[in-house]
Amino acid sequence: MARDLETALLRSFVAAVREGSISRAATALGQTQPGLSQQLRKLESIVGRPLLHRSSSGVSPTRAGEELLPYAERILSLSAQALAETGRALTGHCGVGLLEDLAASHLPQALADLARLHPGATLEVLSCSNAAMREAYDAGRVQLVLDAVPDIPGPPRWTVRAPLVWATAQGVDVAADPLPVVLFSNPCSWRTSVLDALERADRRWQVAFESNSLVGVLAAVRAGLGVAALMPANLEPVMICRDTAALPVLPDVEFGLARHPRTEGDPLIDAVETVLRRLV
Amino acid sequence: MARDLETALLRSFVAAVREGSISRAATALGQTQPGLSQQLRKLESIVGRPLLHRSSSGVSPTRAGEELLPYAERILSLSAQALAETGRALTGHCGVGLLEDLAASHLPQALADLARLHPGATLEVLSCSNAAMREAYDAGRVQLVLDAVPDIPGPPRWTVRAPLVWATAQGVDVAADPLPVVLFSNPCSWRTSVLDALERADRRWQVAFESNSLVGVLAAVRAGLGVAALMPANLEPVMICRDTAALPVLPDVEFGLARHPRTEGDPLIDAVETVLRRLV
DNA sequence: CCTTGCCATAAGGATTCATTATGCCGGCCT
DNA sequence: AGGCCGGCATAATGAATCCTTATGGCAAGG
Repeated sequence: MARDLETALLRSFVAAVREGSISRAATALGQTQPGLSQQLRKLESIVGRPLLHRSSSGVSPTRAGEELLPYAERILSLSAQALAETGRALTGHCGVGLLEDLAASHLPQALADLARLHPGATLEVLSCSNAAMREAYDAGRVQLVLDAVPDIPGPPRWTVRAPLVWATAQGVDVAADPLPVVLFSNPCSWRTSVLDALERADRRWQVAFESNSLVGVLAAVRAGLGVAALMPANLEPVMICRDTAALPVLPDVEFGLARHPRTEGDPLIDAVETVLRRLV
Repeated sequence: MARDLETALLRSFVAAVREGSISRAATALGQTQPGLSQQLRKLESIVGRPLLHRSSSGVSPTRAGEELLPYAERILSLSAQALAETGRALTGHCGVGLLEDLAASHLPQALADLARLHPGATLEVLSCSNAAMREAYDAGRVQLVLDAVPDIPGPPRWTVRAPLVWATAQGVDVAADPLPVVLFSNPCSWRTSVLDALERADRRWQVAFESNSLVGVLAAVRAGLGVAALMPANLEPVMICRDTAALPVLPDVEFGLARHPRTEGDPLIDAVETVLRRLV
């Protein structure tokens, strides 16, 4: 039966056509001119047709050569693609728990981009109460949780500090005594540190509004009910309090990533962790 | 740089996956089991991933192997297609002149079928007067002319005899004296031989109708204006005169093919000539 | 426990491949 | 018109590859 079209021969053929010369193609491929000449003759014997017109000014493809060229390029392209991609696509499932502030950021979009690169993988982003998150983590339904360090359900693999800013609406008297504050109602680990900062500054405060969702907190701040300590990425610029003397400096919030112990060595979880680490 | 995915190795891989066994794949490919084993190891070293789970009951593809398999099959398929088709597609242009009787036959359809197999080729079928055909032939616009031998514009490369039959309508008195005949008005080389046949049979005749087109002649015959000598393939069965004693036996018409001298070695013209020769 | 079937490795011989050396040819420049 | 240059082809040779045979290990089944 007919022999194979060997990829090495096709590569030599494509190079000869491109360079218009066996000598130049040999140079380009790091071989000798007689070696290329022999390869091309071998290819012609396999195909059973002359593929190149040869002259003292070089080579040009025959009609059969022109017909073979697209095949050759396609085969070489598939070969390269197969080499580049085989065994490198991620598969499996990953549940990611994110603090709602983070869920409102660009992180989910970045995770969606990752998912698009690896169609065999599924990513799920959860944002719920600490108690529910801990339960999902313990049950293995989420493998990664990114939250303030005291709230994560396992030891942090790494931590990252992020700034908080006071958020307020136009017209709110930030020097009011006591200071009306808007808080997350869920146990929120940075709530304690924010209130401690107020107390260290001898600012008396009162709870003006509580909500268990970022949307609710933002709505209350927009309505002028009080001030809140939030991440700047989640705020419209006008909501950021510019009066740096009126309110105490806020401590950074320290985020940490908890990774479920049974995911060691899972390349998908590795990739997701890498994305989270880069983008927080 | 990464080495090529050699088609021989891919073929071994595909066979091993299909057979579920390196030993059986080796047998199928006409090689030895250690040889196949080494080829597969070589492929794995090129790809940089294990491609097969090996056990004492045979092999199965790993996930990387499953990812490579479609590439391998595609590459091998393209290779086979390239081998089968390179240098075998016809291109160019061919003008074919046909006697109208032949143009009304299945020949044009056969030529259309040929054109479909070779999209790079164009075929043009002409059917016009002998004078116009000769002019087109001399000018190189038609390369092949199939007509009665005396009418072709060059020496015939081959000839073929075809029978003629008397065509008549129901109710026409074929013993009438003189016999009304319907004729082609263009110089028609078999017109002379037909009239000669009538005269040798001592049958007097008169021209009842002349036309320069087959459609006109057929219409006149259908209308009962007279009889005509035509090829049976162009007639409805009821038009063929069954009264074999009433009219003289018609001589065969001898068709010949003229091929323009400058088309020697043209594979498209060769192919068209082959079709014409096979189907007349 | 033995047999069978399968894969892997080692060793060796045959084949292939790419090199170097060299020749031939056509085009260009002097 | 002759010489030079660039290009392709062939011959010879040595190195590398490849496929074989021989053989071993392992697991499953009888």
